[in-house]
Amino acid sequence: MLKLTRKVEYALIALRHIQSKGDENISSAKEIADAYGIPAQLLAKVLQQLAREKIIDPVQGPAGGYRMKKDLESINLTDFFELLEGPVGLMDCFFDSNCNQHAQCNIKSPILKINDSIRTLLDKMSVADVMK
Amino acid sequence: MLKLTRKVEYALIALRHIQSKGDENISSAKEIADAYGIPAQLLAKVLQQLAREKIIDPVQGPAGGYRMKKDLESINLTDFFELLEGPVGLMDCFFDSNCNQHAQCNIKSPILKINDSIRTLLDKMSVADVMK
DNA sequence: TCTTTATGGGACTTTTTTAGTCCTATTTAG
DNA sequence: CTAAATAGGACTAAAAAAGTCCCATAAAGA
Ligand code: FES
Ligand code: FES
Repeated sequence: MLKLTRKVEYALIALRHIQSKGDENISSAKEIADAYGIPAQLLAKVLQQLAREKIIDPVQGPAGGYRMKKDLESINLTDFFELLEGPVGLMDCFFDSNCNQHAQCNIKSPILKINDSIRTLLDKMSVADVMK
Repeated sequence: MLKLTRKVEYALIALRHIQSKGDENISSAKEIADAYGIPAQLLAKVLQQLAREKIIDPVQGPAGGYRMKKDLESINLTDFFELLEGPVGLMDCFFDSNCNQHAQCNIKSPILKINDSIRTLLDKMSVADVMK
């Protein structure tokens, strides 16, 4: 409950690693996986996703890998999480709205308040903030 | 990711219901389950847990049920969540510390910061706040 | 006193989500 | 040409969450 997924965790680890190597160097999925004990195939997918989202730039071929593309200051955590995991909300009701069974649910709007508070908090933090 | 569990959701629904009935009335698990379309057995367990935690008072026998015991103003959300679901943290590393595979993890302390922010937020809200 | 309806609670099963693997294609430096 | 990298679909395994089953105990009321 209220946990981050490994996907997000791996993405953050990788981004921090890539950033620490500087703009001139490029880091491969395998290199990062080995460095942190992350399953290589899984990390590969996460990096591919980050590349699709234009956060990192892929370089193919041997000696290939990824380098930073987007400024991490410009991505807030809500967007980052949603881009990796889809809609972020404490309950599914907020986006699905197929909550037929609880027609007279008495906590939807109250929970929405907590939800908004958390989103506001995450909105105010950038991915770069997490890496300071 | 970052979701509440149904257990918590059911607990909040039930507490709000019990509170709305006032101190003199008593609400049974079945009554609440029927009213909101919640599986009765499951709700029963949640209510039993709330009773063990002295949040509600059980009344046994026919015409039994539960009535409010603790003032909901006095329970903050962090405590409430943890009492139902155990430690709340974005990653297991914060309590387990058996994170052997990521010996050189580079995001532990940064994530801890987000975690603290969320906890602080939840600390400041009481269960009663959720029901306003 | 018996029956019925409630809570209490262990053990289990099912479902859903998350995590991880496998396999094949494409790109490209050397 | 080959080796090492990204790209990505399909699948399997593991873990977590949700729900069910079953029996025990309590007590109100006929
Ligand atoms: S359970 Fe869906 S709105 Fe409350
Ligand atoms: S993965 Fe456990 S501390 Fe980072």
